[in-house]
Amino acid sequence: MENILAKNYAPKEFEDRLYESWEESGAFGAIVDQDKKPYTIVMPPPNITGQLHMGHAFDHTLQDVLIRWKRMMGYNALWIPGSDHASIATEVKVADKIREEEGKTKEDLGREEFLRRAWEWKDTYGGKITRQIRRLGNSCDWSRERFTMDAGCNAAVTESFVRLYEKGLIYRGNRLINWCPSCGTSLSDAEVEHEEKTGKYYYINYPAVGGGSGIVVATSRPETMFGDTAVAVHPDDERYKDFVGKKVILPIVNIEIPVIADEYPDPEKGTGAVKITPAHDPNDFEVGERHQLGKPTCINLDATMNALAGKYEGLDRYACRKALLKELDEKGYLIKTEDKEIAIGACYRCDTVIEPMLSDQWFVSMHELAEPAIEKALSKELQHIPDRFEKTYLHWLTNIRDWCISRQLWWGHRIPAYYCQDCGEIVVARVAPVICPRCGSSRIKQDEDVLDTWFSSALWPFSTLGWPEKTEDLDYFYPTDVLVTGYDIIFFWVVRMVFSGLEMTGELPFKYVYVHGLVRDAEGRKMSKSLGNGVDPIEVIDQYGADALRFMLMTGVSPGNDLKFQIDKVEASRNFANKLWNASRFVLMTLGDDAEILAAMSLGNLPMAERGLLDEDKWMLSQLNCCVQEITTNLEKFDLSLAAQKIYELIWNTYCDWYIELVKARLYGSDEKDKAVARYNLVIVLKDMLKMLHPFMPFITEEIWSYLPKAVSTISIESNEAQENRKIDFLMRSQWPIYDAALAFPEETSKTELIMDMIRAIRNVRAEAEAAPSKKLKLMILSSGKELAFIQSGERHIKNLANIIEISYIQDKSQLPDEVMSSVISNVELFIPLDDLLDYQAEFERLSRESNKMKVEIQRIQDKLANQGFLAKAPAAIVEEEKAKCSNYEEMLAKISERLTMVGKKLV
RNA sequence: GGGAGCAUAGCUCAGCUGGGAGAGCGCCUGCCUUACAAGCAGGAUGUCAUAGGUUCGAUCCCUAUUGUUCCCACCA
Repeated sequence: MENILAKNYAPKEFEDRLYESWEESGAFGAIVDQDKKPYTIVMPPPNITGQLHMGHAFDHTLQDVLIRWKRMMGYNALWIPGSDHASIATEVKVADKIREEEGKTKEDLGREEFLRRAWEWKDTYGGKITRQIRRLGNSCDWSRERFTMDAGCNAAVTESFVRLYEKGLIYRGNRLINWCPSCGTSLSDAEVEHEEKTGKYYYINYPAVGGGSGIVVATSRPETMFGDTAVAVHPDDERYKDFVGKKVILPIVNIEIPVIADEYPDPEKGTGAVKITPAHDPNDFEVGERHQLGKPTCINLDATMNALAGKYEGLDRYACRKALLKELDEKGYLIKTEDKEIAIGACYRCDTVIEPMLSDQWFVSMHELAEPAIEKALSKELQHIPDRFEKTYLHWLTNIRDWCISRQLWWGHRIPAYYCQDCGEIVVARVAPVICPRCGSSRIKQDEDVLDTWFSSALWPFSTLGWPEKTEDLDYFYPTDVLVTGYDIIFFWVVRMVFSGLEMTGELPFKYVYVHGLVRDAEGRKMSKSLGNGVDPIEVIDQYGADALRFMLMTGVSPGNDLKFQIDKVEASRNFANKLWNASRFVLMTLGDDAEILAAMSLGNLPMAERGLLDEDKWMLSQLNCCVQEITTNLEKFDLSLAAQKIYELIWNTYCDWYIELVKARLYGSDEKDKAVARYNLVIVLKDMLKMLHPFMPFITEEIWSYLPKAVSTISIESNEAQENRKIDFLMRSQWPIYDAALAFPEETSKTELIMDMIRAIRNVRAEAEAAPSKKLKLMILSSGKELAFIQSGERHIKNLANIIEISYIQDKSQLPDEVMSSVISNVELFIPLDDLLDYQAEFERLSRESNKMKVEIQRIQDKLANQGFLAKAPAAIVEEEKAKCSNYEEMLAKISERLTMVGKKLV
């Protein structure tokens, strides 16, 4: 019995084994083949900082479903895995580790040693993550695995930097940047998180030079006053007209600063007068530029005050604020204090409040690069799914400012800029210069800084395929097809890949951006380390299997929306897997011995009409066929959740609940021909269902597939003789089912569905009458015409599934015994004699409910049909449909009423 | 300050271009029926946030309102 599945569904026993055999056999690999169409996805590279979280599981499952489906559709599907060095995040982690374990700072170790430690970290955690990715079942091509700091990516980064520099799109400038005092580096605008907080406005008087009333300015950051170079007022502000051109005194330090007129101050806000601190505020910086003011810095890189602050030198900026306010208050300069909501920028890595700081940094000039990226979205060459995210994308690009790309860190791509120590010449080059091209000096030093980690991520779709080399892979697999990512990194990553791709390769890096939501905990909170509410996907896999986790993540979600992680849902998915497992076990058990299997499978060689399929077989086939079409369409539209729902219903509700039950009698019967047909159809339907479920639940489907008799994988249900011509292989490499118009069987479908309706009606009556399920009942049927013929051909199903021992047909109700329960479905009346079991009161109530339900429906339709507008304007087909329904319901109501009257009489 | 999403059964959510409201979980009743109790059969439950509008017809389209979540933003 080696071809029968184990008794219990135990994913642990096969998931890892299957993954290994897939990987070893090269099933994940894509080889350039000009005869096949490529389908490419690059995996958003997880950071090497930690481990896989639920968000990765979600993101990866979406991609794996697409990749596995496209692969089965005959595409040359390539999914490139990799990981990201995550410059700042990793550097912080490594530095923390060194501090905790050795009590040393990174400066203690020095750059070289620190980088050695960072690489160690990468080897440890990078490896851990790739193992976790494997456990999810991701079918990525490991032979192409990349790292953002491997040789190829390094070359791409250098090439990209040099090209942009040569085009004048990268420049070095002394500008105001976001400085994180804790991480000790500059940050891009995207890396600053803004938060509204309750702060205070301080009104401070700046006395006029030579006495008289001064000017009161309002500020939320009094400690920056040491860097003030002016007080600005609006030119039209009458209150301050006389001050313009004169000077006021900066309190405490007693420095005279000018009062200037500028459009920037809003007379309606605060006092209408603004202190100008060009070195610590972006707006003030611009005012300073317009008026040629100095830009003195008063805060150090570690957020302490510098010498400009006089006696406050060395104090932390907030400690200084506190002390300064006290002194200002004591000396009468502090006029008043006011509560106010203030937007504060914080570092996205360490949450420290950002300090705007004047600094020499490298920038990417954005406007020229953003333009084509905007156009591609407007022209729909780049499509967002769902499309509302296009707004986010466009908003960011149209309001973009130059991108600060240099970071005062060690872990990352060192900037390919070289400075001559003698003449100060700056050389940006692909290869480090040996001598200065201007003065010939050999005293050349490379820039100490590294690049923003997102600079290399921006190149990911093509750097992973070999760019800047003109590789075969790049030529064939690029541009990629779809990028799958969360909405939280559209700014960081998506926009930058788009403009980088357009600039470097002249092409969009992908056609579609599939944007998904975040995985939240059961209460809807973001999963985070600090809350401790994160659920480890690996633990879930250990307990329920990867298939259950994947299926849970793929169902009940709509594109772009967040997903709450609930273990109940994982359990439900696991139960579904178990259901499929058992159904498959049943099918395999009933297949018989080799000769019987062969006999059954040989039916596949016959034309459809000669296979001896019965009504229920054809019904099942047409259900399957509809599903093939629907699921394929859903996947094409990126409605993965709907596709998953459809296959779930097909397997559980259609195949397990009905088809297997309908077919059991034949399997247990003695008619060998009948049995063979049932076996044949059961297994070929199972085969196609496994295929359609495979992208969602790759492990269990592959495992079951491996137990199917060899003969099964080579036969086809397609109506023609064009059958799959291939040897048995992995399910993951099999061909996706194709919709076949010849597999629609409307006659057999309505026949089977009538029988099913009758079975449901009988079960209902039985339950209402509280007749034991084991009690065999008799059934009398009053019907005529087409329905009568249908019923007669389905008698055995009614007997088997509704536990009926005898069916008789009557011409009119005079033939009925007294004690009988009844049910009506269109043009069929069912009567079940119940003798002692009949409870007239309950029967009366049940019929009343039925009757009322019917009346409501009829009323609704009649209202509709009485509406002249409806008759005149609604499509004819709809009107006809409504009319047909109405007469059907009316007939049913008449029959129910008749019964009701009879039962009513008994009650009296 | 600007923008977006969400509001549907007790809970979590589906509902594809407007034409009789769905699933899972939970709940009630009855079942260990030879694939499956991780199961089977039957059942109950919704002014589809509110108010208008468009339409023959609105959970679906438009407007406003309320509640809620999120994103963006250099206004002291």
